[in-house]
Amino acid sequence: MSGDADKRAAAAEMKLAASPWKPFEARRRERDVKRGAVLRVAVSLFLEQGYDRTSLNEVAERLNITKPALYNYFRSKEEILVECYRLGQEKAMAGIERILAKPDTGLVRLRALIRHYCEVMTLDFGQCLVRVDDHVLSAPARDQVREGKRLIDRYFRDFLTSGMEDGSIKPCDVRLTVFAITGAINWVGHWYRADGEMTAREIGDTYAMQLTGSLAVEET
Amino acid sequence: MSGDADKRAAAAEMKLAASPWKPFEARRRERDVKRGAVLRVAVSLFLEQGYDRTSLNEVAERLNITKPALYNYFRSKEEILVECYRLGQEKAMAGIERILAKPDTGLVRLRALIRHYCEVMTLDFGQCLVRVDDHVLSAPARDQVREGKRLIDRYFRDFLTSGMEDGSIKPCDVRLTVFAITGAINWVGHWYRADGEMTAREIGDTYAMQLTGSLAVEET
DNA sequence: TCTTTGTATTACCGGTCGGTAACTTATCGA
DNA sequence: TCGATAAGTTACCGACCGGTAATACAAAGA
Repeated sequence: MSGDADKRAAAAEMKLAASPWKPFEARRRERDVKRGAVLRVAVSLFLEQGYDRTSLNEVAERLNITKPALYNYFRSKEEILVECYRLGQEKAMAGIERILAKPDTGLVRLRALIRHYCEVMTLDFGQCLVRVDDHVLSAPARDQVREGKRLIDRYFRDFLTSGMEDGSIKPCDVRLTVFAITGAINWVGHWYRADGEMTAREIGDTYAMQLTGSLAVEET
Repeated sequence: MSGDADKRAAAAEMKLAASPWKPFEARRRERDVKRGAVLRVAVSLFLEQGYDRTSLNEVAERLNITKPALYNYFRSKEEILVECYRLGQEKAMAGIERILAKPDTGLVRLRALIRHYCEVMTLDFGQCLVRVDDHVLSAPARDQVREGKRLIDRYFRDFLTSGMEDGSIKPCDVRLTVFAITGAINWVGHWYRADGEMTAREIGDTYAMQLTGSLAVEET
């Protein structure tokens, strides 16, 4: 927020020494802020009313602009939704990379992923992944989004299988077990309410233990 | 199928003694068959393309009729969807009543319900419950549908709590546990394919044990 | 045989929505 | 100060879709 102002002030003091790129950057940053605002409003409306029943006029109205102005930031309505999906997947992947950063058993990693994914499911962009139907997208865009979903799913399977290999998890049907786990967590995106009884972290902690309860080799 | 023909033949033999209601009934039955055909085609398309992206023209086309003909059987597109939901819920409730018919422990009943609900999730009308978004409905219709969903959900909770009372299930957070179970099963409706590796029954049997594995008091 | 009833058709309407063209305005660099 | 660029605006277009007459037609009942 005040970072921009600070930089502008510093640049003014430096006079001619200031980089000519500054204003461009500032402008780009402003643009990104607005782009982000569009996405936040859009995803909120998509969750509230559904994608097809949310018109771009409504999105624009909540931002105090008009529909055509949106086309300064996005090429189409579909691109807006694809970006929403992407942001949700980005959140999930960020957590996965954090988990991969330090060595752990498959069980510990799986539990960490469950905890993290639960929190993603309490965010609008995360809920978008499971509450907005793929089918509204064109075939190529849908393939792209599904590729991202598969990528995340793969880590659930990887952690589970590596847990079976390192002995921290009992042998089981990987496919079916991962479906059960991801199904349970995805469902969080449907019933979670920010004003509910449980915080995102509490849900994550509970599910991390409960969903792996019958899988863990040593009882903690 | 041949029941109609049999009855018609019998009525013809009885001549004048035949009830004048026969043709009415036959006509009503034909009507119901056609109504059912509309619903089967409609739900299939809703799952394939989404509700909003499925036009009544498409539905009619697949039935080799025209759009206005649909209005002989339904008052609106919304009514079609509501009926699809209702049929799915009916399937679920039928199983619940069968479970309630004979006395059992909470655990046994919960497992039976999991098995049954898994099978419902492999049917089009069952999948409709979890894959077609509520939001496309008007407020009153949505309330009606959600009431039905809540009813089913309640039996999951009832069986779990009664299991805790009769000692067949360990104490746990009912709300969260049921969410985990129903989430996992609902997810079946998203990934199940009729041409897949597992049959509906196999999935049900596996999940019935796996999802209650950490809840059961006595290990079987 | 005449009439009625239900089922289907063709033609059409009103409204909405995504997207575009043309124009205005403000900001920044030179 | 002037020109270029970006970000808005108003006005509009074409397409589609749910739903509704108005009508044709076949079958059943009297």
